[in-house]
Amino acid sequence: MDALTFAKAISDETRQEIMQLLCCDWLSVGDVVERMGVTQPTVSHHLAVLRHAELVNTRREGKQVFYTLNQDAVSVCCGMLMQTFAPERTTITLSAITVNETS
Amino acid sequence: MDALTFAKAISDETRQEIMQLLCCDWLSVGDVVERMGVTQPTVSHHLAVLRHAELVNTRREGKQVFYTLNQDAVSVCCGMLMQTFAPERTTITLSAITVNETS
DNA sequence: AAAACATATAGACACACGTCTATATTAAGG
DNA sequence: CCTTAATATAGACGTGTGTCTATATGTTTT
Repeated sequence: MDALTFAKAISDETRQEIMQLLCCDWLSVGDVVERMGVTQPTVSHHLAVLRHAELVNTRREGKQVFYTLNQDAVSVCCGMLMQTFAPERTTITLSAITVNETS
Repeated sequence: MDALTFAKAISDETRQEIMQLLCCDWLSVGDVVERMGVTQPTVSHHLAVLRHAELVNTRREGKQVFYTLNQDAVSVCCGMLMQTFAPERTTITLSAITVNETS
C-alpha cells in the first residue's frame, strides 16, 4: 500500500472516529452505527474505504460482520510515511518497528 | 497539531510530491514550480496548506521565499498517528522517537 | 419458501478541494 | 518613483467525496 492511499483513508474525521472504535475491539457494523451519529450506509461506506486500504480485518459471524483495526498495517504505513518524509529522523524508529513486526 | 490536520495535509498527491522535493533541501517557490507540472499559484496554494499544518519551514531571501520540509514535525505527527491508531504496536517506536527528538 | 434481520450497493445531492487565470502584494534595481 | 521579478491571494470552474434514502444481497429462522 502506498502513502497516498493510506493518507486518503485516514483523512476523514468520521473515519478516524471509526478507527478509534475499532482500534482495540471487534465491533459489528451495527455496533459502530450505534456509537456514531451517522447512518448505516455511511458507516458501511467508510468501512469499505478502510477495507480497500487494508487497514481493517473482517470476520463474518452469522448475519453480522465484525471489523477491527489492523494495528500492524497502521504501524507499517506510519513507518513508510516516516521513511519517506522524515528519513533523517527515522533510523532508530524504523528499526524499532521492524522489531515490533517480526516479534 | 491534530491527526486530522496532518492527514488532510498529506492526502494529496501533488502535495506529497512537493514534500518529497522539500524533504532534504531548501527550495524557492520558483524551484518547486520548475520541478512540478503545475502553475505557480497552485504550488503556492499547496505550500500554504503545508504551512498551516506547520509541516514546512520558511525563509525569505530578497524576493524569493524558500521552503523546506520540517522532518521533526512529520516525525512527531507519525508518532501521534501510531499512538492513536496502533497503541499496542507503538511502545518501542514512541520511545525511539522521543530519543530522537531530545537528542 | 418466506419473512426478518444485518450489511452492502446504487444513485442523488451538497459541499470540499484542486486547478486555473487574473490580480494584488512585496521586494529589488534602475 | 517606476519597472521588473517573485510570491500570495481572489475568484471561477470542474471533479472528488461524504452523506443521505432507497434497494439489493446475504444469512438465519420459522
